[in-house]
Amino acid sequence: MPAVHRTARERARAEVTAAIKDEARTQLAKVGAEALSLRAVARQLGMVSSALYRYFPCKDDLLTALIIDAYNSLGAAAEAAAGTETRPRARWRATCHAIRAWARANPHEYSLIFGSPIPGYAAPADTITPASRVPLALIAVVTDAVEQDLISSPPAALSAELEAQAADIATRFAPGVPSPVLARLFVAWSQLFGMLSFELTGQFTNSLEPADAFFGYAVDEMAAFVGLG
Amino acid sequence: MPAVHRTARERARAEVTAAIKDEARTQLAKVGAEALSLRAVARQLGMVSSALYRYFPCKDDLLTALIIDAYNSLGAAAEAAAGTETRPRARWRATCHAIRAWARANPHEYSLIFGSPIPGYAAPADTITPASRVPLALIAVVTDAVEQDLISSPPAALSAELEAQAADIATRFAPGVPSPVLARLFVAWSQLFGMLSFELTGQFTNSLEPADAFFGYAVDEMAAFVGLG
DNA sequence: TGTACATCAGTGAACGCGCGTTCACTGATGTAC
DNA sequence: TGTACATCAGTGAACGCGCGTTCACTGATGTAC
Repeated sequence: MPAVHRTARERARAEVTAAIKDEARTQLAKVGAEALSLRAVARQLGMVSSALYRYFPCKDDLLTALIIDAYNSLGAAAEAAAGTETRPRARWRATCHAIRAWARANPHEYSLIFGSPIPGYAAPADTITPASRVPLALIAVVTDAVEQDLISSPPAALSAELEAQAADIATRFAPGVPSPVLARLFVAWSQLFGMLSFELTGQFTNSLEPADAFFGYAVDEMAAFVGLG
Repeated sequence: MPAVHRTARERARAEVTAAIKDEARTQLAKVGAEALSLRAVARQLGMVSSALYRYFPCKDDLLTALIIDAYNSLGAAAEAAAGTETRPRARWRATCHAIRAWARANPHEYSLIFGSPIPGYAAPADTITPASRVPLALIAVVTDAVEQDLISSPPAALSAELEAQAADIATRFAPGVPSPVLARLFVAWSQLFGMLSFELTGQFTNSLEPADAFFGYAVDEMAAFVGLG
């Protein structure tokens, strides 16, 4: 619905909803997803806790909204970065660095979506589409590289099971991309997030910190590994 | 202290301490680290909650004990697997697969040490040694391979910062290992745990699941990437 | 344009709950002589 | 070997706390005629 046609009530509703989510994100940063408290959020906003129930029927719905927002925010950052470059390797680099920048700027949202699963919370189906934006952005880099013939010839063949899985993924999301390239892309994808998780949870303390140099190196090596020109 | 010389009291103390940790691990699996409750643990053990304070002065100390145990359990599994093989690539494979097996068998302990940081909890220094067992086990595979000349010649040079960091790590933990090999090992290390985190948090659902084939593939590719013969 | 009614945001009290931690105690186990 | 004292595991009641959620309510905003 266009903003012009919204009633004051609708406008207020959108604003308060946003304010609740913002405050919840702030709380998240302080106490983590599990300890997120509706009462604390309401308190900060100067509302009474029961008022939140006009906006979110229960705590899990608020969490779901935060998760979806986080995936979308990260996905948008990745897509935007991928759009700033044309050559495959430069696009890969830009996308990976944008993802890292987002993760470092929003560590608690990162851990909300990539950290420990919240016990008793089951992510609903609405999170699937936002969650796939980053993988799809990375796949797009490869797909475009294949179309422009800017990718080196596929490496060795895959096992039968992996070949079948990769071929299925290619059919659905990456038409034209050879299975071995796709398999390597998935290796690189998990490498990327492995590094980010390690950096954010402090596993690099006393070794590779600050991790900028290592991150840049790994991103380039993975681009070469995938075959991006 | 040898078990023979322990008094009944000391024996009982060790047993109850172990029982508390076991029950806490069970709770962990159900409700997660953040929601771990001393009262619930005591209840399950048929004790009164205040009795736990004879064993752990506060909740954080119990959490620390669980974290140390988890790191040691994982570290021991990795070291044992590395000891079953002699050729570098076979050792690498065995170690990686043992780490995965441990992670899948103990998903909540995995997420305790590699998942979201627990807000308000600061890991004390006693966790550092247990936490470094896995990285050291992986480094040992490479160090031994270098000694036996079973590693291919180092790839391209590193940036100045990364070279300095890698050289420093080599001096402290991996004498004789060329910096580029060490840098690639760290890439492989984060790749390994990135995959495990993705598998355990369900990011491979609808694509690479079951992840056995992909895991085996990635492990082999990373062994080649590091240069293990 | 004005009025009557419906919708909905926000209030404030209350529900039942479980939590971590403290404290004075009882009774069993260990130690010194 | 027996006794007196010290140590320590475990009890049970209590502390103060914050939580998610429900419910009947008030008053403002929106809608139909």
